[in-house]
Amino acid sequence: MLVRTSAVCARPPAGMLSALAGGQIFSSEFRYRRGEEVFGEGEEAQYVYQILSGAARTYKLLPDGCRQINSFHLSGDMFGLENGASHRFTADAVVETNVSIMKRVSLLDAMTRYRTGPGSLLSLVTRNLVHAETHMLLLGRKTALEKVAAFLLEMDERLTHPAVLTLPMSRRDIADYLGVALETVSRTLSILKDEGLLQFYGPTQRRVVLLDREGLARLEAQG
Amino acid sequence: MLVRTSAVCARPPAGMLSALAGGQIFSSEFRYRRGEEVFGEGEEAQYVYQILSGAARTYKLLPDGCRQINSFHLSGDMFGLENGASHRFTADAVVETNVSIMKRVSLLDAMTRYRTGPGSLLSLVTRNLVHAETHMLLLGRKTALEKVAAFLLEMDERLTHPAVLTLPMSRRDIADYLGVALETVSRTLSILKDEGLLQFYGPTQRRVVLLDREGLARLEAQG
DNA sequence: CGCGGAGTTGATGATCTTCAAACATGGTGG
DNA sequence: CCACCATGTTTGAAGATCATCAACTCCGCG
Repeated sequence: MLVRTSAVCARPPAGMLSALAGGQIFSSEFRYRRGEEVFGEGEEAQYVYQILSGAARTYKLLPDGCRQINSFHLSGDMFGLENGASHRFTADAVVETNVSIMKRVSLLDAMTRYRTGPGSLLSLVTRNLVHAETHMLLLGRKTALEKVAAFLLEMDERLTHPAVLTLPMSRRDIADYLGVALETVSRTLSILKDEGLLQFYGPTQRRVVLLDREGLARLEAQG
Repeated sequence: MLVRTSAVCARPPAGMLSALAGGQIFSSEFRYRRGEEVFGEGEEAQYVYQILSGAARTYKLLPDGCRQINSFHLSGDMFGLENGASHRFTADAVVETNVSIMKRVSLLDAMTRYRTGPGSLLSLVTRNLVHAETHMLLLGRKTALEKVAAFLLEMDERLTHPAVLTLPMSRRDIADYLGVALETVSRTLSILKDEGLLQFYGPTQRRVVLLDREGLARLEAQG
């Protein structure tokens, strides 16, 4: 594994994590191969992570092996920061991923200087909570079509509406995020393609062009 | 509506809310009739609530009228405290309910004296997050049987394992909490009764005796 | 007593899952 | 550079689960 250690400078290259700390905090860069575990559920939460490139997923497993992905973490996202001492999820890399790592205690210490701002720990936890609540509504009360439309719009927004949406995750990942079978995701995407709401770009099926965002939004809102 | 205003004394009658503030904070008692709205989604989050008796539910609605209940709030529970300025849910009373109300700003102000403790705002938000994450797993990856078993065990635990579990909420409420149809809840409860895992107590169907908690736990964990 | 809300139960059908097969893709090694 | 293999994706068919529609029962209350 490639490891580079560096003192974060005042103008950080990739933002939030070190910006939160107001600079002057040591962090390391770390690389994970696709599928590699970043941390496991129940492990001590010693480090905090920020995606520099690539993507990670955090999830829980049921005894029968069923997986529920709670969220995807894309470039710039921070994850693994817990209030308690241990991780409530497993996290691993969706694709080859570079992360910036720093010690939890250093970050928390630095954060106490910014208790109330948008970069505070409380704001981070609240953002996670808002996401979780929105996702509960999706999981509990939406059809497969609505779920997939919502997923596409979420990714589109988080990647700031690119012309071509490049999804780092597989159909299985999407399925485990939306609480449906992977075949259902595939079928639903085909339907959306046939209806002219999207098209695939290039040879791979992971590059998507959203042709009708308003149409998708209508689908998402109501069956 | 009945309203009584009182200064909270150093030994508060019903606990957390005023205990958090370390006493010396003014709160009022308020009564809601069953079904009455406590606050609406998007409204300004001016007050914080604690259940003295009864129960409340917080939920979101889809455009088509579908409801997803995020959580039930039972005696002693606090709810309605937001990090942002507005409520992300609607809340209403499940049954006739008495709550203790205090101003959000007073509480937040008082809380700053207990920034890191288990009574801090951060801990509250984190507890909500943990609940939401657990519920996401339930909504996304569990069968109706597993959902109902999980619900019964959750209520059993939160009411500290009473001999007779008195559910304040209707079958429809349970259904909207678990993301299934109300008929499915009813059917599933009948199955659990026929299998000898529970029985109803008295004339009403809202009093449940859990005859085999371990059996329910096995059902919850895996299909 | 009768009315209304809540709950149960049955029948039917839609949606989604599962099983299975075919096809595509991307990487690897000859 | 191409063949080959593992992995990922699509598509089809069959079946399970759950939702919906509907009828009926039960309980509480005026």
